[in-house]
Amino acid sequence: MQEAGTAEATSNGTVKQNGVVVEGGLRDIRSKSATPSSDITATNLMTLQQQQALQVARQLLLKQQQQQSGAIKSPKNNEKQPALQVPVSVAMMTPQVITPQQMQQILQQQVLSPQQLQILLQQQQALMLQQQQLQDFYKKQQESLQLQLLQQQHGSKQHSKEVSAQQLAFQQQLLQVQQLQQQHLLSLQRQGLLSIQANQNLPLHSLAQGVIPAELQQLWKEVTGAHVKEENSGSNNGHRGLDLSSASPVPPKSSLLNQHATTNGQYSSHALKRESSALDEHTHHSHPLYAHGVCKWPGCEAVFEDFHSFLKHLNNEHALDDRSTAQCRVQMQVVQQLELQLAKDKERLQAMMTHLHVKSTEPKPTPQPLNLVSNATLSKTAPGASPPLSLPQTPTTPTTPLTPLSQAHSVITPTSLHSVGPIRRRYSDKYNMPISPDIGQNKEFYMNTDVRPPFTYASLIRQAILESPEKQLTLNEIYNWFTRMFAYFRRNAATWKNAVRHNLSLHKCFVRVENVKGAVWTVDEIEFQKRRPQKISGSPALVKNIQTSLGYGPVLPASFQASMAENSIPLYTTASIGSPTLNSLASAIREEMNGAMDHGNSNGSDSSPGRSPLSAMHHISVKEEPLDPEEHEGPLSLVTANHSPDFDHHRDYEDDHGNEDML
DNA sequence: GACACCATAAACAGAT
DNA sequence: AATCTGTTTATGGTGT
Repeated sequence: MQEAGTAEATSNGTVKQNGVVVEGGLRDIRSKSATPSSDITATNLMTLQQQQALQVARQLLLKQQQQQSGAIKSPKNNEKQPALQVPVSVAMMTPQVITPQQMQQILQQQVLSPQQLQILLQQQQALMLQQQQLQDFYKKQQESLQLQLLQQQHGSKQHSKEVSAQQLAFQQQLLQVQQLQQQHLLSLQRQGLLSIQANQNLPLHSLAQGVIPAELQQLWKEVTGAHVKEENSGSNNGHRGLDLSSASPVPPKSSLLNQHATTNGQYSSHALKRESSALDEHTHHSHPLYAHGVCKWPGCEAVFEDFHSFLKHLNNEHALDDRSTAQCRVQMQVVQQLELQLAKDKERLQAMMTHLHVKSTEPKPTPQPLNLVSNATLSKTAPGASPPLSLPQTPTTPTTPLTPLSQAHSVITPTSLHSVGPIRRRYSDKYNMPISPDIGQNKEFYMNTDVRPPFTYASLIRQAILESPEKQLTLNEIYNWFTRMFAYFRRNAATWKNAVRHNLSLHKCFVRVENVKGAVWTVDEIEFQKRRPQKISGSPALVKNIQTSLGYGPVLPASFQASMAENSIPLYTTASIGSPTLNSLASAIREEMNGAMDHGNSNGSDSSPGRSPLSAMHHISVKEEPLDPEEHEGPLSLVTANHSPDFDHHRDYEDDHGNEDML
């Protein structure tokens, strides 16, 4: 929500001046209060018990929904959402589907890529379906329960059995939904939609929360409590026979709080083994289902004075019957889910470790870049991919080696063999959000959707120019590119065209070149990639290192640098050749690399490999002479291409307006 | 709070 | 004269 707020605020000016309508105010949609379904007046304890269980189930589901949607909409405020007593009816009737307004909002915030949104929508819809089914099930169950209660006022064994069957079915259903939600949750996490907080959870914790949270355990007890306790009362604790409708402050409850093995008795067979085995050496007999004097059978938690009582209980109460079988099935599902999750997390961990290790050590080509290139998703940072335009570096992404030196030579444009300057980006993270895994799709998306692209004018202009065959465009052609590529720029022309002109003039990286047919604009890649070393200003050496070719600058001869740049090109060129969307791909690659360098800059430590072959591919113009000695080191500024160097548009104020001492 | 970056608006001038 | 192109300044929002 924080982000939403800022994005909204940012666009407010736009709204005011452009007429761009940004849907706002989807805050706190969920936090409406309502009356809990407390109108249950059944006199029968059994009914109360069932109602209670149902309510708990609903609230549990609702909580999870809120957790999810809350994470999506306002990760930072997640913890602020109290576990509110939400109206059951409202909760069940209000599937957590993202409204068009919310979607628009999210889009405006550039939090999600279009693909992510699509997936999210689908998942939301699936979830909604499941919940509706569950809701129907609830209703049916309630109806039948009440019917039965009316017919069998005195509660017979048969009744118990039917209820039990229904409870089991309910448990199954609930578990399915739980799992579905967990998958959804995980999916969201994978897509980075959930807060870091959520991701910070240790795998087992998140699992426990997602699959078998304490609430579920509670629910389980509520649902199964009737007979279990009934049965227990018969065999062990007769004094608890009437303790059906209350929260039953019995020992099992309290034990539930202090042992993780207990809170998730269904998932923690390993933990149980460890825990119990350790303890058993001293006091208890060893049994996975017995710990701390409590039966660990899912939903049981009967307390026993000694192990033999437990064994007796186990044989009697958890013998092979329908209920036990069903519970066992459920437990199997739980375990499967956990194993699946564990495998996924292991995989992720492995990938993370590999990723970090490789990047932090060797600046050589990694499978990742290659992979990404082959997939046309060029993002070395995110597992996902990148948009066709300027891209993203994620804050967490170290710079990857982007200069494969051993690639075979291939198609290189005449203008391509040039230096690689330090890549510097000026975007805030907001503009560097990875927005899509598929370049083509993103392109389509922005072409057809009236959503503001998450890129600065400068990067867009640059993109437009670089996509052109000649790497140069007239102002009008730039305009056309904007309108062609982005639906968003098909209106409010006066505003954004002014902005384009403003940017062209303002930024040194855009060089106006007089042509036969007028003036065209080109990109000075070095200038574009420059960025004031804000975060590393305290370290001149570092700055220098960054500003020169990855530290090669001051050390290596120009020829070597050029060679490196040249050698680095083929990979990307080849990659782009293989892609149906040549230009986009190449551009994305370039952008991607820029992003990498950008990160390197901010990081200050790993800027090296990111040298941008891009600049080599597109470097067209360069200032006659460096205005800032520290910015142009050696050969890097010598690159010239297909334009005459006679221009005198030195716009020094690009780096910051403070530079402009024109007054 | 200072600073950097960006977007937007607008004034202005020269060219077409 | 109107429009386009380009430059410059001012202002405000946002993030660091």
